[in-house]
Amino acid sequence: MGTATIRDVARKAGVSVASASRALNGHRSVTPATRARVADAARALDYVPHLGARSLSTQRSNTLGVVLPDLFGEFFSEIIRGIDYAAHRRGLQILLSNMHGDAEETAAAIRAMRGRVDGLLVMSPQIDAEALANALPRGLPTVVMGSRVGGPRHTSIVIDNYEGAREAVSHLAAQGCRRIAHIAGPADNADALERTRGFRDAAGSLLGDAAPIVFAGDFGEQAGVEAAHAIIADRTIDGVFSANDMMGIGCMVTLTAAGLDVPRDVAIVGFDDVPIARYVTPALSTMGLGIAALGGRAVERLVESIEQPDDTSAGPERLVPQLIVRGSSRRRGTAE
Amino acid sequence: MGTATIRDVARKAGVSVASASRALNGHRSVTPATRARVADAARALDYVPHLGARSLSTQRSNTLGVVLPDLFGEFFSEIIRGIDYAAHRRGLQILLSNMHGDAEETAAAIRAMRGRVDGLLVMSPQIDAEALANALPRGLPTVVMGSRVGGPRHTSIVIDNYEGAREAVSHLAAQGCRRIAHIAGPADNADALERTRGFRDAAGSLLGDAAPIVFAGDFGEQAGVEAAHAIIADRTIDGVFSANDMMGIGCMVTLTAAGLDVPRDVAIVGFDDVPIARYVTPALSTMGLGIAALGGRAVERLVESIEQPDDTSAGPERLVPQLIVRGSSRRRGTAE
DNA sequence: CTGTTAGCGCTTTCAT
DNA sequence: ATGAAAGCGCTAACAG
Repeated sequence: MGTATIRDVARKAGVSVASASRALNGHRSVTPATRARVADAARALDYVPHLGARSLSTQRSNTLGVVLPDLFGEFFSEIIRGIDYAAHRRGLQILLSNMHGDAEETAAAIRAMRGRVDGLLVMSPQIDAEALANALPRGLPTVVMGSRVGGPRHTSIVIDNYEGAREAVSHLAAQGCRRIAHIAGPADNADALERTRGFRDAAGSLLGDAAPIVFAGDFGEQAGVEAAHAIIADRTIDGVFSANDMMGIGCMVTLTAAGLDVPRDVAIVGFDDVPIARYVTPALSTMGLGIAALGGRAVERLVESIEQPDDTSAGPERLVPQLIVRGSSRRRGTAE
Repeated sequence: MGTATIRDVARKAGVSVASASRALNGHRSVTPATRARVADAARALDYVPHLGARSLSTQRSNTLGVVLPDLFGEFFSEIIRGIDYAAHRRGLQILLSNMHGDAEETAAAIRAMRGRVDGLLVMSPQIDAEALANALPRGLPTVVMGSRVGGPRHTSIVIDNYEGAREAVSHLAAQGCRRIAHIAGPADNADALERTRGFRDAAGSLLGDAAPIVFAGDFGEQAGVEAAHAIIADRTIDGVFSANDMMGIGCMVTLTAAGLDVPRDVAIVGFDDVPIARYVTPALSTMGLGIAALGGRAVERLVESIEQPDDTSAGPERLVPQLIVRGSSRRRGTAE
């Protein structure tokens, strides 16, 4: 039946449920004889422990809750891969909630994890940090990727989008770009806003461009395509810093199709280093986050936090994106 | 504290836990007055129901267990996306177990879902169908993607890899390829074996090639690179059917880098239609599965099976991959 | 070493 | 309409 309970096992083995439980869980204080009889009974009944019941009793679920926003495929799979791998090697399961909606829905998703997880991994760039902090269960160990949150059991890993953006622009300038445009991300996305801010500052200080060109975007490929049309019409832009890779790719493809040469006519740098970036022609230069590594690191911190309930130290961790130079922006024989 | 229980709420509202429960769950037999008092108490205490406890009591977790093999990123994210989307709109959560190991580990992962999920979604190509069938919990509604399994509560969605392979080869032949090679997948992967079988049969019947060339592979990009070297050395091969897209891409890139023209010198068709296929140059022709759709369909069937415990009908469902012609194999002005 | 007894937090008869 | 009590399946004191 597959539905045998520990009581059935105990009965069949002729012992109490307590002994059965001990035997099954490998407690030392069980006579080899009983242990064997319980094991036999369990096997005979095809017994599988009911983990839900066990968690209720032990206050431990060996499960990590993961709440992610509606991510683009590449980014999503990478971060999940990192999380999953790290969790898996620690014998932890993943309860996943991918968000397609607003802040309220996110809050609901977080609540729905109550009593089913030992800790929470949240990534929610579009929700403002304060709303997020309020939605987080007070007592539950949580690691937020993206926004910076504080609180007793809550910590965060933040990406230094501002610095990354500055470095991207600086690289383009070093490649000889004199007029650099930016394709921005969603207006309600914290990461995107920081990247845009970094761009503006860098364009100002490096190129003396007080009012640099910024195209609106939404992280989707199509936004890059549209920016490309504007760039083609403009004829003066010779560099593009895109707030993420997909828009950069859309832009590059369109530029190339129109007969422009990337990087000679227009050099392009993206952000994220999604796997696709390496496969387009030319390969896309980008600010690499080590997405999978980020997910894995988040799990590590979460596990630490779960295992040391009193350790209140551990401030936010800062991740600085690394410039990865590829064909889309390499004009001179830059080694890397 | 975020740790208030229903008892706390009941006490604060001055009612019994039973009434609190009824009020919280919107049962009709509760006086508006009590309902309000309970609601107030809950809000004041920041009460969040403990879903683990609720499932134990109701025998319902509103959670779907998902067990996947170690998939390549693109494929993985697509299938999860499909599953997640379908589950999400039904208010179901996903308990994820990504497998990195062998059959025994897969069986363990499946067992670990006991008592935490209402149904199981399993994809496990490398494990043989029989072992898989044995590992599945008897009573739990399950949908297997890939292998064909039977049993009372178990059903499956299978991909017609054989037909897909035949169609790919047929297309290459129609494009004028006379000597078509195949890059095979892992020897322990059921899907891969079927694709290879389809290739052999088609090569035999369409080209009269009794001993067609088959390169060993493992679904990784590098295997495609190696096959490409052999193809370059061979000088007679003018068509390639790769058992998946990534190997096809690795092959194509290497061929192109060596100065060969794809599709003129060598035409290539892959399998899966991962998102990257559209972004390489030329874009990769492939046998499209509608990966996300597959995941979504699997959820649908699983939900049906969960909600109709007695409906034993529903045999395996067959999915036929569709040929998607792109630049890597279009030699003549084929419309599509 | 083993059995008895309480729970974990919630839902649900069964009375009242 | 409400409360008392039983129970979901398991673990963990506490005695013996």
